[in-house]
Amino acid sequence: MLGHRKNKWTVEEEEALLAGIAKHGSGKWSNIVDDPEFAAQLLDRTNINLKDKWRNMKKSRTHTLESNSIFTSPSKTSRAVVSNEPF
Amino acid sequence: MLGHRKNKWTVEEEEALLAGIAKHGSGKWSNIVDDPEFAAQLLDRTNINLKDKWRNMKKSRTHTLESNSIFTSPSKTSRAVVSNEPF
DNA sequence: CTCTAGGGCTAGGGTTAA
DNA sequence: TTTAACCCTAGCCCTAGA
Repeated sequence: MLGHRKNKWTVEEEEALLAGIAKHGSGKWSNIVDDPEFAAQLLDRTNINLKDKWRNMKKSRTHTLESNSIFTSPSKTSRAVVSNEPF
Repeated sequence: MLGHRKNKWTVEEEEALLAGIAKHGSGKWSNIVDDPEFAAQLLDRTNINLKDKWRNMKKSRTHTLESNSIFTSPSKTSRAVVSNEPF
C-alpha cells in the first residue's frame, strides 16, 4: 500500500512484539514475525519494523514502563529458548 | 542572533525547489539539497526546510499555481524510486 | 541469499515567530 | 487570530557485515 507512509503501532502490536521478544529474544525479529503465535497481530509488520520499534521503545521506556522485566531479559518466564541476549 | 528569526523563502529558492522536485521527485529532499544544480539557490536550506516549504506550497497551490505539471509528477531521471506521488 | 545493527532520512503532528 | 517557517521524533530506508 502506497497510501500511508507512516503506520503507527497499536497497543496490540506492541504487546505482540514484547511477547515475541520474551519468547525468542531481542534481535530475533524474523523468528518473531514468522511465529504463528504472533502472526495475526504482526501481519502488517516486517522484521525490520520490529527492530525499529524496539529501538524506539527502549529509547523512551524510562518515561513509561520503568521496570518491566520484559525490557531486561529475553526469556525468564517462558520456556528456555535463547541462551543469552546482549540486547 | 536574537532568538530564531524566520527566513522567508525567495522566489529563486521556490523555483529551485520546484525544479528539484521535477528532477528528483517529491520526498527526495536530501537529494535535492545535495544536487549541485540547486546548491547555489538552496544553500541556506535544509532537507527539512524543503519538505516543510513544499507542504505549505501544496496547501495554497489552488490559489496560486492551479495546474502546474510539476505538482503532479516526479520524473524518472534517477533510478526507479518514487513510483507514484500522493502529493 | 537472508538477517540484523545502526546511521540516515522522511512524514506528519506540534510549536513559534510575526 | 492566522500561518509560514521551524521543531520533534516515530517510523521507514539504506546497506555493511555476519
